[in-house]
Amino acid sequence: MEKTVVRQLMRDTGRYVNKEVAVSGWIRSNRDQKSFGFLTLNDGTHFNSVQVVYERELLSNYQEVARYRVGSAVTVRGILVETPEAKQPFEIKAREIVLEGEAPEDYPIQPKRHTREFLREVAHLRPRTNLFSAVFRIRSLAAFAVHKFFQERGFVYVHTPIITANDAEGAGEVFRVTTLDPQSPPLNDRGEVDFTRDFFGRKTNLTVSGQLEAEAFALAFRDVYTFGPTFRAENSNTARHAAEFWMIEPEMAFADLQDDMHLAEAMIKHVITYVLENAPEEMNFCFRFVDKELQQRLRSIVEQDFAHVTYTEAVKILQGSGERFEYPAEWGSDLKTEHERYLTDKVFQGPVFVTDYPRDIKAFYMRQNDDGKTVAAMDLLVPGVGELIGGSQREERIDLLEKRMAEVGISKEDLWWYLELRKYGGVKHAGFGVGFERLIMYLTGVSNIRDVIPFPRTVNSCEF
RNA sequence: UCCUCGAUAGCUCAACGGUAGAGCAACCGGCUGUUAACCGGUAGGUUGUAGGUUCGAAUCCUACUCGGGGAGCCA
Repeated sequence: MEKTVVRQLMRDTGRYVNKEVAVSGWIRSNRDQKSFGFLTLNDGTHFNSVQVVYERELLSNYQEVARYRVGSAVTVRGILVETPEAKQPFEIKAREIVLEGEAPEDYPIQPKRHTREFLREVAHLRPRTNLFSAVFRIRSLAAFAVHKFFQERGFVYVHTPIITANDAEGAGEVFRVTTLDPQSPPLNDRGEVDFTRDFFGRKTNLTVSGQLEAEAFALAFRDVYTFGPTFRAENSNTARHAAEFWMIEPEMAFADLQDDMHLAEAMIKHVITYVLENAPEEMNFCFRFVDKELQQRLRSIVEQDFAHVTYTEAVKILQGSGERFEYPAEWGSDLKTEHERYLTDKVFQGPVFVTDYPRDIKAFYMRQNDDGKTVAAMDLLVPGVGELIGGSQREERIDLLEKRMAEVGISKEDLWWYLELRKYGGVKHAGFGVGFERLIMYLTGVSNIRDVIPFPRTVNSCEF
């Protein structure tokens, strides 16, 4: 008979009541008694599992079924019956249970609470747990929601290069890409590694941002976005950093910093709303078992307007707060984690855009403000995660851009094409970058980035 | 990279100078509706690695590896 999946049974139970169904899945728990027993079966198509009842007198292999361990794969054929009195809406009374794949007794996932640290060591098996089943389905839906948001607004999806020769942006340490023999690389006259003999004829690395290339496409398509993997070789060991992560980078021509912030706010709200509507079981699990305040927090994000404050005002608020910070806030220095937390948790109690940072602590491409001291930059700070979005209006005035590049030591030759975007029909434009994993952390309440990436890559860790 | 805490049975932890213990999982048995099932029993450990102190080290000291929390950098 034709197999069905649990998602169909859950969504359209009425069609299957008192009829024979066949499902295949993995055993989450098995409780046998003298003449009957219960399997909890999860087939991956729905967050919830189905309960299978098996009886000695109906199954020829009752003895074997009673010993099927957690983690084993089976196919069950039986009658779907409603169980209005019980925890689950329906169950399957088995007529036949076939073992598809045995799980030996050393299967590491037990029907009990495990620590996240342990489950990271078995990252190939952890998607079979409730938490990771929820997190990774939410991740999938959130990715789709991102595309839906931009596509519905006419943004063009650009695949910016993964391998690039551009490491001048200053976004972080890069991973070198090379085919040279590390034991004996070719050397030039000065005894240095001769990268002109490397695969691309020059020094190359994995991308740390698709922004510069996205700007080129924005100045052709007007509204574009990238969404892809990004690599940073920073030796940072925190719950919020990974060496490989996914970044969303929209870029809009004929747009200023205000347009940029409107877009960012609308995007965050859209993704939250979409996931709440399309992953109710998964989100409810997060509300109940991951973070008790998550539901309230997400609801207030969707309903409220995000707060805005300039960097200069923020520093004044921090200085006048009476709060004792480890490092006092000072104009000209970047906000510390403790400052960001105070702003999001105490002052604004929600997401806040901090704008117009001192130009010396921001990237060279950000548009200089008329005060000569600040740039048209914005960071979106959110409770729990910190910096979720960083963006800016880009410097479109070629003379100011060249001057700034000279000041910070970036050669005009390397970024000749970036400068030509200003030379030929350059217009004001703006964009931002969102750390996709940080968005997932924010959505789920999961506090470590390693637990929202299927197989995380961090310093000293590249298993799987 | 810095500060700090930790690493003991498959998992979560206890023992804190005198030679290793519990709960869960596993295995065997019992139980006519369980759903973190329950009840009884069995088995399971050169205490992260390498040195050192000591009559004696899971316990004290040093280094290293890995992990948690915090910081810096950022998304």
